[in-house]
Amino acid sequence: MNRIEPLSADMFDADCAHRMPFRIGDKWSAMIMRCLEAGPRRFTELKVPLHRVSPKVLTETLRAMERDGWVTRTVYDENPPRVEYALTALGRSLLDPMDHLCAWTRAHREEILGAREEPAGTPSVLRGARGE
Amino acid sequence: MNRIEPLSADMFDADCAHRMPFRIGDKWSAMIMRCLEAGPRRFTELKVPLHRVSPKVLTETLRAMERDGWVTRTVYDENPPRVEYALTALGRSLLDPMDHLCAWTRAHREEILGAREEPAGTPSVLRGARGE
DNA sequence: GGGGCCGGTTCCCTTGAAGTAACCGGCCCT
DNA sequence: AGGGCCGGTTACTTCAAGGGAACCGGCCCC
Repeated sequence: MNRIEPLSADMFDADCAHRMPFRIGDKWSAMIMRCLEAGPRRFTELKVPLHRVSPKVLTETLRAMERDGWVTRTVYDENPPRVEYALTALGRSLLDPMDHLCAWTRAHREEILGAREEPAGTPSVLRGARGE
Repeated sequence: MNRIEPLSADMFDADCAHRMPFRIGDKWSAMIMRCLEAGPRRFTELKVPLHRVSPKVLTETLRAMERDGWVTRTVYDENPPRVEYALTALGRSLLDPMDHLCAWTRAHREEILGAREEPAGTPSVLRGARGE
């Protein structure tokens, strides 16, 4: 088995992840999927890029993903304990629509950010249309 | 302007909309987008397929979508008042990734529903791996 | 025996999204 | 004068997701 790159701590900065108007599963699922994209990861390994996730929430999320058939949980009977999470085929197939979402977000980034910056009181279009 | 089909009251049954593991914007945004796909709609018209939405939430959602540049709100100065909501080009471009999501959901429907039905206590895979 | 690593669990609290119910103003019609 | 249509608004409540802090058991090492 060839070496797998460690996950970078700033994998999810306030960019693609933040303010993305989409959501896959719950708050952390999409990020976890990206973490598992390159290969199986263990619990503590996942905590690195997911700075702000508490172990409770991470467990909950992983359990939900397991229940939905997106990931597998493999316990190795070693010491200290080792648990690995990996994408299933179903989970992996989900990366495809996710990529489309990311592509859309990347393509319309400026437009999205711009829309929110417009002068607060931008009036709704109003038309006198009596004789329409 | 040619006639536009009225929205069916059972447009969103417990199928594509319900239990879909994706979310576009907030709870109702994706459904609203589908409602606007064929052309502009007015407030009361939107309420028909969105059975359970309260006027408050519908207003909130539409305002948020307007703020994000997904829809326009056009007030016609008539009586009784008429307000029409329509997709912007940006909003319309969002339908494309949404279609991918829907296609994925349709393709993996059985698999998704199946995963949750498995015997509750399905054990995690466990491997003795001392000599790995 | 004290501390650390690992993969969690438990309890409690906060937050924000969403739901419920009631009401509103303008104008038309009867 | 009363009622209805339209597109909302306002105030109150509910509920689940998420976050924080603390603790746990097993085994190893010092």
